[in-house]
Amino acid sequence: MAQEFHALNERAQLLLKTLVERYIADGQPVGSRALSKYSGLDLSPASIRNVMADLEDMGFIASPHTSAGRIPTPRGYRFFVDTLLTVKPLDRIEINQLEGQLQINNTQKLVASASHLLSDLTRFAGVVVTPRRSSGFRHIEFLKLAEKRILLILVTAEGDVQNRIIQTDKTYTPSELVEAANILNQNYAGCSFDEIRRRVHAELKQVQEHMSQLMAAALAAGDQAVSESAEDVVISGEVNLLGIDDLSSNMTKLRDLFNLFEHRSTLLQLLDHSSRAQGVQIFIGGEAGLQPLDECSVVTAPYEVDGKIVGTVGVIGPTRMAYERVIPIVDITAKLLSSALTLR
Amino acid sequence: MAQEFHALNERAQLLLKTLVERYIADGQPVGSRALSKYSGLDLSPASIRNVMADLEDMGFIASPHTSAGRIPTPRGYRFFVDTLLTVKPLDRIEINQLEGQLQINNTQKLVASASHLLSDLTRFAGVVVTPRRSSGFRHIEFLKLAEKRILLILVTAEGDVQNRIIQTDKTYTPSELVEAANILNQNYAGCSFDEIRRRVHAELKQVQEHMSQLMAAALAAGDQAVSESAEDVVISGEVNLLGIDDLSSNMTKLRDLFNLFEHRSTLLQLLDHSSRAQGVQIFIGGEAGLQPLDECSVVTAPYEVDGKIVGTVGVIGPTRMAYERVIPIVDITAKLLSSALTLR
DNA sequence: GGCCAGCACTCATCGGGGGCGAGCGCCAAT
DNA sequence: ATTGGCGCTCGCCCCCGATGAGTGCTGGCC
Repeated sequence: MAQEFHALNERAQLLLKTLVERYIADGQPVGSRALSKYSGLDLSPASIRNVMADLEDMGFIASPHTSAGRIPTPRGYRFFVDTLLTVKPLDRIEINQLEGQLQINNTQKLVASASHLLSDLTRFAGVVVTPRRSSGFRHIEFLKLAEKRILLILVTAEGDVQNRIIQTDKTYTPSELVEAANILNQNYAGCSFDEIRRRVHAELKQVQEHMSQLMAAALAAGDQAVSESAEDVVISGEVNLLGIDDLSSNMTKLRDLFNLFEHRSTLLQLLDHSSRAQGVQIFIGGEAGLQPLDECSVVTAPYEVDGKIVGTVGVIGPTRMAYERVIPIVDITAKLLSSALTLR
Repeated sequence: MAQEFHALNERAQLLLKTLVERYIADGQPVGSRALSKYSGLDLSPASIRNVMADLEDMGFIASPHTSAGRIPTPRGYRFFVDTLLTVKPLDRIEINQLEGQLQINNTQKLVASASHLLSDLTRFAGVVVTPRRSSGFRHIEFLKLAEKRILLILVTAEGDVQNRIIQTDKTYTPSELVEAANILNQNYAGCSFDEIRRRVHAELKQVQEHMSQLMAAALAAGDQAVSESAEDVVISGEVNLLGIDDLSSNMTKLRDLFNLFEHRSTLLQLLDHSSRAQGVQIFIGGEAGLQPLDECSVVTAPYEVDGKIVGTVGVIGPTRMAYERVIPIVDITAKLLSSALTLR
């Protein structure tokens, strides 16, 4: 009818934009009167009602009940962020401030502080998927803790340190441990553990029996250490979401949401999606396919090391969030994290 | 009057006990009728009302409003747990099951799994204060990551591994790094960093300039690593508290509570209190002096290594919790943790 | 054809009032 | 000392009517 081809003319777009903005700002359904006041257009509420009716027909807005104003539907939000939204990038000064907040002691702390950064700045929940790591190692070392208890220290190719305790059948002397470490360090540094396993079998047939036992234990532990620390997601600032009345009105939903946070693997799947594409991605409401998130949006951006995407940062907050603020924050955080990781 | 000297005769105690038990069981104020039915005594509601009035006078119970039953006051709970409560210890089989749940890869994981254990078993929040560690080291190592970026690996006396990256002014050769590490390992293993600092100054005046720079950096980093990892509190299962209606009715209180969880230092102070005494300790309501906890109880027990208390485990839940279940769980967890740590 | 003032209509929200029921305190009787 | 009985107090729930925000529609104007 009025809006042919389901296309929005300029006026309708402007009205939708101000409607979404106003709703995001104060959380109340916005009516025709408010819209006529704030749109900048010189239209009476009555005319605006016509446009609103069209927008409702097209599924961009809806009214929670008969005599309330309209609120954006997920589709309305989608259109808003895709074509209506104007983000103002952060300025240099702010960026520099942020950069100072990132701890670069080691990867764990770096990731944790990035997550905190996100949650502090947005006052929502911050999430960071820990960087994928190569399976090789840079340095390995055995340290005798007690009889038959050996501490394995493993420095990954990325310069992170893993450690675990190995229970052995036999007792090893310190020098045997050093020797074993030397063999591994000199011949196999940089290789994956699978590869090492194959080559040790092939090349070191002559190695003493008890030595190869130690090797096997080390390799198994190494495998496990690598696989355990595979990919994880670090969340912080969940508390912030308790204050959001959009979410905390439904106690059960809120609990579902927090349960989701404990379910790392599900979250991981969602966030990994985002690491396929470049740049900031936004999941609105149930778009992610997870019920607990149906009143939430997830804003994500991948981060990279040496040009390769290795993980994802993101923010989880209510669908009614200030996207124009959150988007640049997530964007910048991803970039800062990238450069902090590339540095090492 | 009836109850002289503020002492409770047997009947009053029995009634108080069943009242608390019933209230804990179903969360409703319990009235005289219910009490007459469940106490086992053959008394009419009217007689019971007399006793209840006395109990109220003495501050053990109170009614939330005129025509509701009575609920225990903090003082009532206190008396209940101190003298009325009968805990049934867990049996061997259960303990063995629990023991299997504790990961003993390394201290961090051990502590984390203890915390999970507590929250899973009680369905409340589990807390563990990480073990105090001596400030000495067992082994130290430098690894060159890049020009002027050195990875410091530090094995504590307890066999835990700390690591951090040192930015240096000068470039060091791998052999210089090995040499530096050797000096430290051979001469100073087991000493505190303060002590090392003094002795290095005194004994190694002749050490080359750039070498002592490296030493200083290492010592500073070591100090920092030790102090950073000083004492921390690991919380898990906060989500469980969302389901407790005693707590989640007051949204603001709930938020305060969760904010407290983020405020590690405050929690630490509370939990450290507990590590003064032996055995299980219980803080009821505001006894800890923290408003956010006024509807909560904290059940704690210290754990030890070689007979010395090094930390605390605990459970935070609503005051209306099944103490007879929680207490042995906390107790056992502390003991399991003690032995798991002593093992290493 | 676009715009708009006016009007009837809907419906969530809020405050007040009445019935209900749980539980208590008191008292007189045993 | 114990107990049945009685009156009383409140919290809870439901109903109701007033209020007000916001809509859809209509008819007239440019």
